[in-house]
Amino acid sequence: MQEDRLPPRVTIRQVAENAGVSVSAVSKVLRDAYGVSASLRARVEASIRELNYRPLAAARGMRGRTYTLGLVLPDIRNPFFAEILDGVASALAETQYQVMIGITEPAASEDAVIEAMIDRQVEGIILVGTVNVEAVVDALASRLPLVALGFHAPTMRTFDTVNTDDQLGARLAVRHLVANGFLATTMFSLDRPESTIIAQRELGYRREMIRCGLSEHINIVRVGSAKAQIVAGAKRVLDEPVRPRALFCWSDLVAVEVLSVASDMGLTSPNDVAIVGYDNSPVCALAQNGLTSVNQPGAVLGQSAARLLLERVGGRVSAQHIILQPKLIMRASSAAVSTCG
Amino acid sequence: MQEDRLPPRVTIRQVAENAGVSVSAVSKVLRDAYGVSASLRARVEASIRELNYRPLAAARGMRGRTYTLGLVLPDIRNPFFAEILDGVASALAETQYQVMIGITEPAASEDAVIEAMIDRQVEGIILVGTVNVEAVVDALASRLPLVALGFHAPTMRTFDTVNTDDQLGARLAVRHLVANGFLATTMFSLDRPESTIIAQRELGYRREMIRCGLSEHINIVRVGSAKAQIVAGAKRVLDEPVRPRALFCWSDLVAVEVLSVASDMGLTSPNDVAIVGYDNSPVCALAQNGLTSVNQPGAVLGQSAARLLLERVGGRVSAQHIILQPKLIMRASSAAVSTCG
DNA sequence: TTGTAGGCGTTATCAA
DNA sequence: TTGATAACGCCTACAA
Repeated sequence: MQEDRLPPRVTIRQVAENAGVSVSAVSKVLRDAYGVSASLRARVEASIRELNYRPLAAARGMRGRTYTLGLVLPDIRNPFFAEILDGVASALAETQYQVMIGITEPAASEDAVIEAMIDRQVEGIILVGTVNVEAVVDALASRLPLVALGFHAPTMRTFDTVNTDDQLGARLAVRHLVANGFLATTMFSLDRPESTIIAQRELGYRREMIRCGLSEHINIVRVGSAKAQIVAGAKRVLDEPVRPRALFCWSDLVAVEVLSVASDMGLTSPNDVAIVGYDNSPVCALAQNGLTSVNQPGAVLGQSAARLLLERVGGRVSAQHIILQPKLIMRASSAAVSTCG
Repeated sequence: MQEDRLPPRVTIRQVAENAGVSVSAVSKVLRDAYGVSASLRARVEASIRELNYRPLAAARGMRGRTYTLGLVLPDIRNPFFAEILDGVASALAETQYQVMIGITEPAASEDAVIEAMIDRQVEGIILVGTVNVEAVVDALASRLPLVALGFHAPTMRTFDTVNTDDQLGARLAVRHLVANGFLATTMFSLDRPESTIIAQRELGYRREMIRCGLSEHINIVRVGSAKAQIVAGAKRVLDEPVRPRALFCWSDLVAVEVLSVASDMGLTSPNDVAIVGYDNSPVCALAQNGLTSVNQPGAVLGQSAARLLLERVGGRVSAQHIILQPKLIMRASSAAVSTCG
């Protein structure tokens, strides 16, 4: 530690002395509390500016407030999460709240990140794509205000959820592929049984395939999220004796890998295999990908989650479960082909 | 606030009572301080486990220690920063330290993020790709231990730096292009004059072009980091009366956009225009990109920065400036073409 | 409307 | 080797 060599921090006491008022007066101004005259407020604010005073978070924490909210993200590499972060940050911009970001992959476990945040007294927490089950999230929600984003739990009362309609997203993808003549669609899914998101997308895929009279073509391939697994899985699927006519991928990151593997195998999209991704991330629009994808309004999701969390921190105890609508964005990778079947 | 409905936190006092020892004894065990007998330590540790005690960060902060380090990242969308984060996290995994992540784009200014971290008493800070100038970083470093990653300041004594040799990286790119017969290389650079990284890359580009006797082909196009600007810039460059034979892009994110624009214009790489990126991010390896790129060891950079910061927090005051070597990873986008000139 | 005083949980000094 | 206790900066009853 070399704290002693640093300029000591300006305290509320010095602000008060400098302004010729009491400490509590300054505190009230800081917290917008009742019973402060305009002239006193002006004097205090001038003093704060003059001394460049900033409240110490730890001292506030000792009294219960930290003005900090936690945002737990699973994977910094997926640009979809960047949009969520943007949404959260924009919703908090007008408030006194700061967001504390925690990334769970690959160095830290989600639980460790959450506990570290609780140690730092975040006043509430947004869990994005949690790997925990309902009961665990429920227990956590009893400890502090909580919003789960990307986690379907419509019956839970202890926390709020924000999602897109993942079942519908999958249905849109299948419907689109069928409309363009691609009947034998395989779903390239994620090997994480506890994900309610994935479960909903798989359900939507199955249901829409059945609705279209394509039950005999239903085929779900579940693969882990590591790059090597994705590549191996893609090779396997594209090498099958009867190659699927289309692939519906649970994420754009998977879809672009599939495009790459297909290209390496001398296959082109959509001529040899049509491809649809999920998230509509920036890579989809690149000409070399031209990837049809299910769009999720990431920024709106993040904004909504932050708004709900602020409400909960403010005292709301009833649950809210928001479901936004996904939208299919069509591009070349699934365009109708004249000679398809 | 609904704190009052929550189970009150286990304090060090309860741990002490439960173990039948004094508060200071527990504190000493927690901090690995001198003068603790093995038996006392054992009793305390058992009590801690039994009550599931965790120290409150705010209370520690009141006494000066927070065991928290700040990591300021400019842009969550660039996967290169994810590698840095991995490196930092892995270097801190063995320690008591937690990393507090702050993202500056687009919602918050870098200064605001830094101040928020100081309010929370981070014991040190890693600045990645700061937009501040030397004097500002210097002033900040006088307030707390600081390591700048992606910022060339070899003469500064108040903080450490960790970089790759960006001048060399650019030279490698040019040398490779020239060796493969691409002589008229334009550099697609970033419109941010204060970036020492960019300055070094531009310098390397210039010097190597001169060394190869290609001074008359030197051409640097500077474009902002927004997608629209990149696309417009790429169109402009590729539409020039005499199109450059190759493009050296300051970042992979720019390079893949350039590939996209080229494709839209009916140009292919490397036949019509060779392309080299920077960072060797995961997108480079995709077959549809096949992007030659300058590799930076992101995880090692992050690890080194974290190690240096821990040393500074531990009391080191002399400066260290680490420079790692970049490496060119060759792929299709700059492969030699028989009919080139 | 303004001021006083006590306490939040931890660390570190000093005494036993 | 252990334990008692005074801070740290802020918030908030309560008093004036």
